[in-house]
Amino acid sequence: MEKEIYDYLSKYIHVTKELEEELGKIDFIKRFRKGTMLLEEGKTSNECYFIIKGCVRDFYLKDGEEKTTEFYTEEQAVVPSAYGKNAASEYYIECLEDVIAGVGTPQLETEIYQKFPQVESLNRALGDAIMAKFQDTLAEFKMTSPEERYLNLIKTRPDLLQRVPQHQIASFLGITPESLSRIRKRIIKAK
Amino acid sequence: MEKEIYDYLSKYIHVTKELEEELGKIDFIKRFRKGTMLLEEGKTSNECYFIIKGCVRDFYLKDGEEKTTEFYTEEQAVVPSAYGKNAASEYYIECLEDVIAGVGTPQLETEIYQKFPQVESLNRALGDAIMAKFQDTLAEFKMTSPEERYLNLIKTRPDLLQRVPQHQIASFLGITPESLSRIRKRIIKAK
DNA sequence: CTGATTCATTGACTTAAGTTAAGAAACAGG
DNA sequence: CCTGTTTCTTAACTTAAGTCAATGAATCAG
Repeated sequence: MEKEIYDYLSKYIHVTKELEEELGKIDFIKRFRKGTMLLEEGKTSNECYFIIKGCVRDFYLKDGEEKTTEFYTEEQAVVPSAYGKNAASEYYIECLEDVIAGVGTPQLETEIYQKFPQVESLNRALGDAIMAKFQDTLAEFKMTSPEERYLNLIKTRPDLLQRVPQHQIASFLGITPESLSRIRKRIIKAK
Repeated sequence: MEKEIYDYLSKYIHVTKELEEELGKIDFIKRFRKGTMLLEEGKTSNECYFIIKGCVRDFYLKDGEEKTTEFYTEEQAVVPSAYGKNAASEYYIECLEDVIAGVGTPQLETEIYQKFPQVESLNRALGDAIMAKFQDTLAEFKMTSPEERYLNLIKTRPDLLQRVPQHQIASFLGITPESLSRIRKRIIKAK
């Protein structure tokens, strides 16, 4: 099951025999059942995840309502804001499907980085890319209507619409389930 | 004028004599006149900025309209998404006031980090903090109404309302200038 | 299999944002 | 000081999102 990690790393760096062996030695691949909370509000976080298979979401509880703010699927990294910080998390992280993921801890990271500095460089570069994507997403949010955001989602992450309940998509788009339902109707009619 | 940089760094790390001298040697403080474009759409970016004095904004051009997505003021870092990446910028960065800023380049960063690794660690930590803030801001955007966002802005960055044109605040909040004007009226009436 | 819950849709209604247009106020440059 | 521009506000109107309530479909647990 480490194959996916190996494939992923290979896209960006040359995975040496030593690194491959090292990764094989460490037992950091875990499975989580659908419904598992990887993190809860108020708790601290000492784990980050690299999704090999499955789907995960972040959500806040606001006025008793669940507000979904992010979905993570195959080949995405889930790094809680509170990760390694001894700070209370403001949100939950829930497995929407059975999940297979690589699990990282600050200790494990330090260990790997010391032996394989190229992994740290890669991680930094990926972090920068994630940051740039956040900035883009925020800009998109400020500049577009809910309908445009939904159309954009269809283009960029069509898989989500198949595997995630619609009311969670709605709050991910920042609207109510009723509004999303009407937007879908409007789009179908327009075609 | 390096004093501000020194004061800022001191908040987070011990600034040794050597580091202080080194910073004094390098001439990386620059001034920019109000109206200067620090970066334009389509251009690449080899500079990042640390604002010592003044105010700067990011904006996109969409359908001929300027869409302001971020403001930066004293003690904030402006790191274009395209910084050091040889990629074309999707947005502009403009000085809204006369600006005094520390200017960083990838070369200068490498140089400093080699001599003073603690600066690199600090930078990484600050990067993480900025990332967490982005995530928060995006979540806030999805969960709140324009009016709530405006009220929140009054609390968190009251200075902006004094130094920045209102129509730029409006697009920063993701709404039209007319809407913001009405929101303000509503709030005043409610008091 | 069945009753209960969750989910998506729809309708009626309210509220607020977008749009267009116009005018007043503030500001900048010559 | 005057003039043209930018900025902000207001109004009338349109459009769409929020809210509340009801219904049917799908899903889940016992």
